[in-house]
Amino acid sequence: MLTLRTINENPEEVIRKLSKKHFDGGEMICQIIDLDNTRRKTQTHLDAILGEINTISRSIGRLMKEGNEEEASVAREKVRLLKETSGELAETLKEAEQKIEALLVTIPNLPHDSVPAGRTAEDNLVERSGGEIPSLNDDALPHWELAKKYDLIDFEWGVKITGAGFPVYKGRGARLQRALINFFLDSARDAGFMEVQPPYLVNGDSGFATGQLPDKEGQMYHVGLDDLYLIPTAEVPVTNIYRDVILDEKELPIKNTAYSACFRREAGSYGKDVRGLNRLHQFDKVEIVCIDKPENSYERLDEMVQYVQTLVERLGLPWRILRLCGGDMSFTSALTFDFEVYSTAQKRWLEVSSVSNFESYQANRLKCRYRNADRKTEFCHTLNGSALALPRIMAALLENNQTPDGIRIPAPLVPYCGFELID
RNA sequence: GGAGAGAUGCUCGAGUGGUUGAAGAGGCACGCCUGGAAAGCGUGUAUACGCCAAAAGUGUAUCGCGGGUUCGAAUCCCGCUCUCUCCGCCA
Repeated sequence: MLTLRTINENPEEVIRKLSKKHFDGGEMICQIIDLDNTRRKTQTHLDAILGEINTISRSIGRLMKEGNEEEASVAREKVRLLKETSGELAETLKEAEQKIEALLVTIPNLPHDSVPAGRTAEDNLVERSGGEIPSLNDDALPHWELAKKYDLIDFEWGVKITGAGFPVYKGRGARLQRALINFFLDSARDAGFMEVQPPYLVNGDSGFATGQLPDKEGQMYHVGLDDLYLIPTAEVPVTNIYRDVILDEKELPIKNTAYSACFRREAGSYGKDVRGLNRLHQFDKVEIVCIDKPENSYERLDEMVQYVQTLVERLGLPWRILRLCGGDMSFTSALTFDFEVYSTAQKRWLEVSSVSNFESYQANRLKCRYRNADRKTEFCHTLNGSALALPRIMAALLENNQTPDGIRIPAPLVPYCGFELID
């Protein structure tokens, strides 16, 4: 969430930037500033009274020791009166703080100046692109047909076991999945990321800190008996490692990577976009998470984007990078680049990665700080990106690499799966 | 799942109602000492919020979390969470 300082220092700019995300924050910002004034005034008053109570209480201790019972009981009465006032003030203060918090969590992050104006995915800017879109025969098949033809994925098994959106990979399909995971993890390690294996269930505090709660509560699976959430992305557990932490400057940048299964309810999704592997309730993803000093975070973002680009290039997929417009960005992001690969048989671009800088928005919720050169604490900037999400990569690989002889496996993956062709 | 013990600062650890934000030790940082280092000596070493133009300073809160008793709580009472030990069960 935004810091009170940001809002207080330049409310007009905050409102202007929010409007780029098509968020009308004028009224809320005014309310917050009013509430904050109340909060400060109340605290000043309250602290003075509590101070007085403390002083008198100490004097009572002294008087008791001296045996001066009379003066002690006068002081006691004084404290009693002060406590009535302090109780009311404490109530006012708490109320103001809660209202501020309630408003703050509903305000999205401010977009970076380089974010293009726009409302929908149509308005995203193509940053750059590469790879070649192969020309396939007219009888080229979409990946769900290929999966059946070569016996790689069984959607029906998944439906029986669990429900729609939970495919079962089998045989060479399963091996290809495993190969992709290992390829992505090894590549990330070579690029300087430390691998971690996080839990797949998280508590409510973690969900709140990375921004899934309260706004996206309905998108996560919830285990009611234990009040835990299935992770929608490894971003949640991996970023939460750094919740309530003050990092030393020397520890930065932190660069972590994690493979995890991801679970999303995808409530409200339907239609042909969800066919096959296009949208699933459970899927695999390798995530990269960075934490750095504010002045370095955009350099870090570039590095992450560059890294993801090498992955799609090495897989030989036609790709493009989009700079998301204000209207298409996530709630918590300041700047996001999406990666898409072209699915030749479906004749459409598929999103396979989203790389974002959250600046201090997440860090403020996480209370993730670092000690700067002046030994002062300051919020870190957090970033993350998919590197990469498997299902659509799998879809694109199957479709783009189909030949009359079978499906060719890109060279970098061959050592990982142990076969060159699916036939 | 059953029984017991515990949770204090960067770490260890003292502290059962009254200047205790917290003894002591270690670590770390800086300084002195040294040709350099070690040892030794000295100083410093939590976070958040408020006041102050700002620094200096100062006030408040925080000893797992939340409530309560009291003029006053790390210390007493209640609830919760977590950790450890033993037993049981188990991949």
